[in-house]
Amino acid sequence: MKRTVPEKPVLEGLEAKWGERWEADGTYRFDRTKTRDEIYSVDTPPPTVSGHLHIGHCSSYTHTDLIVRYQRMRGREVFYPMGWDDNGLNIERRTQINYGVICDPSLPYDPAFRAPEKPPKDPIAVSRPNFVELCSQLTLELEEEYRTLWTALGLSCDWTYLYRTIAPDVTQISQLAFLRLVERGQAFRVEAPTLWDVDFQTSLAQADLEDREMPGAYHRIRFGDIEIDTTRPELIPACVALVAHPEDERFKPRFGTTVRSPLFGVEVPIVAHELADPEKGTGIAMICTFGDQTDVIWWRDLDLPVRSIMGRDGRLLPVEWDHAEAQRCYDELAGRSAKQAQKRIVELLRESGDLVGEPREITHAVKFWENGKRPLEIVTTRQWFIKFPPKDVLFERARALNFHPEFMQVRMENWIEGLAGDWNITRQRFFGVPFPVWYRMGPDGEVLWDEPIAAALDALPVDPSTDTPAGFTEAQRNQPGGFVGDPDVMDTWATSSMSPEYVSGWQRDPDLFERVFPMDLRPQAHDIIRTWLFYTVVRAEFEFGTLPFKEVAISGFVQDPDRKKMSKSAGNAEDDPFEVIAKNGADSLRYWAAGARPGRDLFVDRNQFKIGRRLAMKILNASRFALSFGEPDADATVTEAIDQALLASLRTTVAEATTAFESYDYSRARDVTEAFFWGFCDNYLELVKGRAYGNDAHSAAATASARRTLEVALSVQLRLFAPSMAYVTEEVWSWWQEGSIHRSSWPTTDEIDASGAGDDVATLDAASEVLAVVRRTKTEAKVGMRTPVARLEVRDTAERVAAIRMAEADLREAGVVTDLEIAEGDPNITVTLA
RNA sequence: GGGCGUAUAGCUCAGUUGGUUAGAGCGCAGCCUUCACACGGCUGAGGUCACAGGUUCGAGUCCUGUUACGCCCACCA
Repeated sequence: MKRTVPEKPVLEGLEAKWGERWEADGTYRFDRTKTRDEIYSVDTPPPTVSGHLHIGHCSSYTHTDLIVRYQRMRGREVFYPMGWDDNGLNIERRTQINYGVICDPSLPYDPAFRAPEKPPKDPIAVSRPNFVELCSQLTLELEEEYRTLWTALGLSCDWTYLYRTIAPDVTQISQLAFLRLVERGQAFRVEAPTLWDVDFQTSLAQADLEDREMPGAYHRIRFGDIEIDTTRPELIPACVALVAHPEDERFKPRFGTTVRSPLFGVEVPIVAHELADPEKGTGIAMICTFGDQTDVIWWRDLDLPVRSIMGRDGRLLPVEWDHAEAQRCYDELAGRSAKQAQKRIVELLRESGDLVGEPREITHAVKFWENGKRPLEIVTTRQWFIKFPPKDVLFERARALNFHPEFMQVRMENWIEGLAGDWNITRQRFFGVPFPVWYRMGPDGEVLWDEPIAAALDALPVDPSTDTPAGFTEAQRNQPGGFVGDPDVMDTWATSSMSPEYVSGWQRDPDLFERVFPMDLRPQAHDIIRTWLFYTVVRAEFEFGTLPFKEVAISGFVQDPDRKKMSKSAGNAEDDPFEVIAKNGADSLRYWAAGARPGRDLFVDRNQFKIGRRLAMKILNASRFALSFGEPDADATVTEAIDQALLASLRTTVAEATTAFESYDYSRARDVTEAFFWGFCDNYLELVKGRAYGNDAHSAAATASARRTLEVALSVQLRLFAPSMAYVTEEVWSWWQEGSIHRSSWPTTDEIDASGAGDDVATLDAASEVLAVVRRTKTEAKVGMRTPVARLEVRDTAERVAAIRMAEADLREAGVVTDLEIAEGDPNITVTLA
């Protein structure tokens, strides 16, 4: 191919130019005629569509793209779809604000409803289907921006496989998988103590929780002659027993007896359980229904009754007591929040003399929903649960996954160890995948929650709030003898845990499924090992008894330059990804991202953007230079020792970069490539430029050798850089090669051997060192590098002398040396300037 | 309470199974308008490898302990 090298290459505009070309040429289009062993499939994490993408997103998605581009060049046909995760609370919040609406599920669907231009002061109540429509509309707008950024960043996904978690086909798969679990008894609906957020009034799963250090206080309370410590005295009316360790001598005689609770006079048994810690508090604790998860365990194990006082809104429920004194006390608490009730009951206890001493302030960890404002409560509700496979099976699966980096695996094992109970997949929200289920209504209008009517599999997806179950008419909705729709939606993870099945075409495109599943790679961040990764493994176990993917590449977080954890919405305007790309080019952003070692956190570093930009410029200029000497003749071979040495060094670099990429260490691959490249520019190019020009001092064969070497070295280096510097390498490739560099083959050591590489690098190293001394002398003399050297004397060992002599002509020209003498002797270099 | 990770130059980090005098980039200082690149290039200064022991001919690297920071998990009365 004829070389067309621009006079003044620039970075500006490369993103637009190549973005369009790649899309038009289908460069990253998946070829689905390939078979499973030829394919590399990626279970891309669909970013949550909730606002703006910040530079942290760019980092982790670039990491995946680096691996993907390497695999593609290695000859694998890459299946790399992109998706948007639209489910969830974030988008509900934004919809409420953006359109000034609020969801009222009791309202009927209004097909004619349009959101007003400007959000009104008082939110308009709309039906769930209307609300979902608005959410969907908003996500479409946001997704446009997401796609624009991903394209500019140069993610090499195949956009024809784009999916949205709210779309009907994903909903269908989610509902189908759910009904299959129900059929096999792996999902079920049961009334049980459930983690509950009192502000959002939804139930939650264990994985949604986080600990927060909160101020609290120990209150010592008298139960007859026994004293207990509690941080939640307001739950005394919910107390059902006191518990101590079975071996605790202090309480052994009391097991089986009862005491009366203060204020309420309820007779509660004293029971034994090994979870009771003799070291904590007074050694004996009260069991309430329910104060925390330990209460649930005790209640279950010891078969205790329920005495429920906590309402779903976080306020104490009205309760009838069997005697007036208890009623009088409780009436002071009913209707109050937990916090207010605590304050009041402490006063009551003090008055009654049941409070021993004063409350002692402490700081302790309290369970919160990760998006919540108030501590969780545990209330008894009816929810859909998924039962987990046995832990030993889960451990086995976790250990069979290849984690990159490896140490992230223990996080999954830790999580499995700590699993308590089943997976609650029910959320009392609106924008999500509805349960494809209705319930019969009895003749008196009571809902028969234990008699679900499942949707027909071929009818999916369904929305039970608008669709009618088979055998009923819509007129029977909410009527005695009729039906009601399931009011809830699924946990967002219940849907996204089916991502490998969904993108692979499970139950939808058997041919595709055969080719890409189980998938090769799951890239994701470490914060969702306990959710997305874990749940995905669970779902594949249930459906197939296999892992959904082989490799898991964990990326770290991005933190602000001042080392604060980057918030989802914030971030300095200067670090806005669009700004960074506009200012420094997408390659500079990719370069920065490629510098993060797998699994480790990365800081936003504007300096790195500049360095990435400089590298991109250097690639343009050095390439232009290397291609400017003219093409080598067809029969030109690498004959000069220094050229052979360069290729020998390059061979090592190729081997290292390949090994690094094979173990998913894109940052090491980038580093060794970059290090080689700067040495190539600083030393090799300087040493051989005269010969490559074809100056008189050199033979035609020597010139041909240099030109051939430059061509080989450039081609190899561009391909090594291609995963990270996707745009600039493509630009240079187009000057002299056919097709996309991203569809070219990854360089191999065999390829370099075939081009005439030598066995050692001695000549290049020795010549570079001599040249460095010449430069230093000129610098110290404060003269330009073109200043001639009158005499250069090199004394070294026989071996080194031989090596340097091989590069004598190049050295003479690069150093502008008039008189060069190389001889054996004590190592020493003398430079005499003219 | 259990576990994982990190600690090397002012800053960000390399340092592969222990092997001469510890590396890079940024920043800093100085120099060079050099005919690929001033959106450059060259050169230089700069380190008690967190601390304390131990193994070894030899330790940034291996072992033990300590400290600090970050994170994960936990039944947190």
